[in-house]
Amino acid sequence: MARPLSEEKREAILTAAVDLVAAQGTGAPTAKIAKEAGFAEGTLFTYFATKDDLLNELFLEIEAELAAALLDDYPTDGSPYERTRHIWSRLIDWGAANPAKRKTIRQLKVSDRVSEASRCRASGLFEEIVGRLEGNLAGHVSTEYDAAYVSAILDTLAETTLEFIMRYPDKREHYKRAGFDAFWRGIAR
Amino acid sequence: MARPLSEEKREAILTAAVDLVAAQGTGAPTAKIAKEAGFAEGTLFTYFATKDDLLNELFLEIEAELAAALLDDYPTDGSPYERTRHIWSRLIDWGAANPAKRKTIRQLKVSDRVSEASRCRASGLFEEIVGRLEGNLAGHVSTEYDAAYVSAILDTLAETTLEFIMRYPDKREHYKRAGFDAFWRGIAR
Amino acid sequence: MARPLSEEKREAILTAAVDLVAAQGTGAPTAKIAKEAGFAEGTLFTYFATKDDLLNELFLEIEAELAAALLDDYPTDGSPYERTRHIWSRLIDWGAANPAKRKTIRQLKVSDRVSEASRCRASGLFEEIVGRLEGNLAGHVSTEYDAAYVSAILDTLAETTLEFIMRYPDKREHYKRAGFDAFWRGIAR
Amino acid sequence: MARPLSEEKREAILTAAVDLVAAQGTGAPTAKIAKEAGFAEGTLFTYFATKDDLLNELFLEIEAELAAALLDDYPTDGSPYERTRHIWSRLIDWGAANPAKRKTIRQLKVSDRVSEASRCRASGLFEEIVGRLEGNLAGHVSTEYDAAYVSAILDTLAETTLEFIMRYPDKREHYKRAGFDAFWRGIAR
DNA sequence: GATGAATGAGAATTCATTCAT
DNA sequence: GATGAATGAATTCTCATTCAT
Repeated sequence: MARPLSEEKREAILTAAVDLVAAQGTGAPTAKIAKEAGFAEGTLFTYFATKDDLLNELFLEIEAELAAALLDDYPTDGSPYERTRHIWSRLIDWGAANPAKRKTIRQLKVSDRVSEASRCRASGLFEEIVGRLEGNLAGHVSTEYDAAYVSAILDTLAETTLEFIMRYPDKREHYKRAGFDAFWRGIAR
Repeated sequence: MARPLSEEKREAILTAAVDLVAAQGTGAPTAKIAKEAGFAEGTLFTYFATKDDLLNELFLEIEAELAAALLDDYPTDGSPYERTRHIWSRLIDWGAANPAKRKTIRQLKVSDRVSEASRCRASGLFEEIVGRLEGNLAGHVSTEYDAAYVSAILDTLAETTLEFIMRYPDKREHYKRAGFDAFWRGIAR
Repeated sequence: MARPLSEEKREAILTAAVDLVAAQGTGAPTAKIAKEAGFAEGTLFTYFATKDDLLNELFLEIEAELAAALLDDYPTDGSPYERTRHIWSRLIDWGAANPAKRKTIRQLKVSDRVSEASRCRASGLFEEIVGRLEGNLAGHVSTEYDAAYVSAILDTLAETTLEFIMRYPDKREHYKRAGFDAFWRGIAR
Repeated sequence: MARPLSEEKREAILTAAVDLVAAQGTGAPTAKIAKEAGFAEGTLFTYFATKDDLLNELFLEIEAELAAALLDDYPTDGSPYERTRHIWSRLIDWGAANPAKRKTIRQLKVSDRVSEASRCRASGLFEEIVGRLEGNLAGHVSTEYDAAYVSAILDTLAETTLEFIMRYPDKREHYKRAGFDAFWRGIAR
């Protein structure tokens, strides 16, 4: 059996970790995470051998969730513009709906506790998305931009756009559109 | 005065802090920072009352340096495009030349140890730049984009571009140009 | 429960604290206290959240023990003189038997680490004794002396008497009697 | 020259020490004491080789001042009762006028930083007073009480009385009289 | 499997003292 | 003689991890 322990409890710990890492960074104590999850300190270590393991799995879990969200309900039949917009839309919607997870990812991305291996695996999770993006943009993007760079730009513009959306929630649709416009025009041939 | 508090030593501590915070995050021990700077543990605290003070001052110091770098040698006579490009160019050059400082800023930006007050003061340091940017782009930018958002996009694109430059140093000029193009086209009317 | 917090261990820490605070004052290191109690440094803090908590609880614990000792085996049927003497006798006996606790109490009483709240609660522990003293002395004491002042005099004379007893153990009974005589005569109408 | 350094500055440091030791105990930092006295940290150590020296000299200085105060204006011609009362009166007056010094003495008396030697020398300062007390009381005191014990009782009753005077300043004369009455009657034959 | 007490290696400070200026 | 920066040992407290129950 791959995972004999209760998946439910494992998730409870990861959920608690999201909140605490978002608020306090990777320095958040395992004891607090365990308590927030409703467990005793020691229990955390039956689900994650070390704190670093927890942090790395947390990272991968959120990245996987995000990757899945981006492709959910993907309009295979849509135009390249529509398909690209769909990914952007999901990016913004998921980010707006999960501010703590976004904050946690930002913390983890700058932490040396997340291993190179984890970062690689996380990259892998987005391979399909990058591939689709590449396909969608084939006729639109300038030759200056390779797929990885385009993806990174999309991601970073979404991040910035989300910051403005969090600051001015009333202008959510405005920034969502403006952000995508900047992307679409920016990379255009 | 016996020995005056030397600005030189203060800078030595900040310099050591840059390296260690870049590598280990805000959790880097003050003892290590002091030792790296060539001082005894206690000496750090004659220059910075608390670790939080050190972190906040470090943040402001780097931000101030960056802000100054962006306007250095600013081509007042240039065209709006040239002036904007100049800021972009400085952003990329400073970033490429100071990877540890960039990493440190990223660490500090996600840390709750950097106070709201420090963040405000840091914002203030970029006011003039944002103002000039706004002036430069007056005739170019789409009405969708307010000055703050434009500045944030410029900054985030530079950050992303720098990541690619660090990864592929050979393609520095390529990415530098491509990144600016994306910006200039992206926000265009 | 894994291992329950044991009252026994808590007492061991308090006992160690008595010895060290008596000898070194409230500056006695928690590490030494823990080691003297037979524990690792950190263990102390699972029983007392902070050193101040330890000190305050130590204070209250000793005061409670003393208060209990004074009323132990109290001769309800005795004459007022006998009953008052009984309290004096207990005071002296407890003090002579517990020199370290006496020393510790003296240290704690002059320390600003013992809170006003703790002092109040300690006062409360002696309320019954003060009340009984007042009743016992009703027919004997001069109107000059209120109950609180009488109690304070009894206490301070006992303290002084104990110092002489410690210095000249052979004369214990002599000083014990002489001290009480001074009290009884001193406050007489 | 016995003391080549400025006596004035030495006194300034001792005065500052009184306030700080009264408030914070012997743990009061030398740096704070120096600053309160108007000097730099290091200057303190040209007047007192170590903190322990400062503490011991502080102790002796205050004890000497008190001893002198008790005999000031001593009524050589008065009756034994009057002469004894005079000492009591001085004790109370000095104590009421110098609460910080009293508090400091209490701190120092329980501190292991005041050496046995200092305690002996302090005792010596009161020898004359004890002698006079003995003479005064020759015809009055019960044989139960040796001179040292009588002196200690006088001192401790004064201390207790002063506490009540500080708490109820309106009743100063009442407690001052009542305290002495308790002493005088208490030790009487 | 769950619990949480026990552990001890750090971590940030503090502070008496020294000594270059 | 005065100054106060420099020092590093000592202190309180935290926390990941272990393991007896």
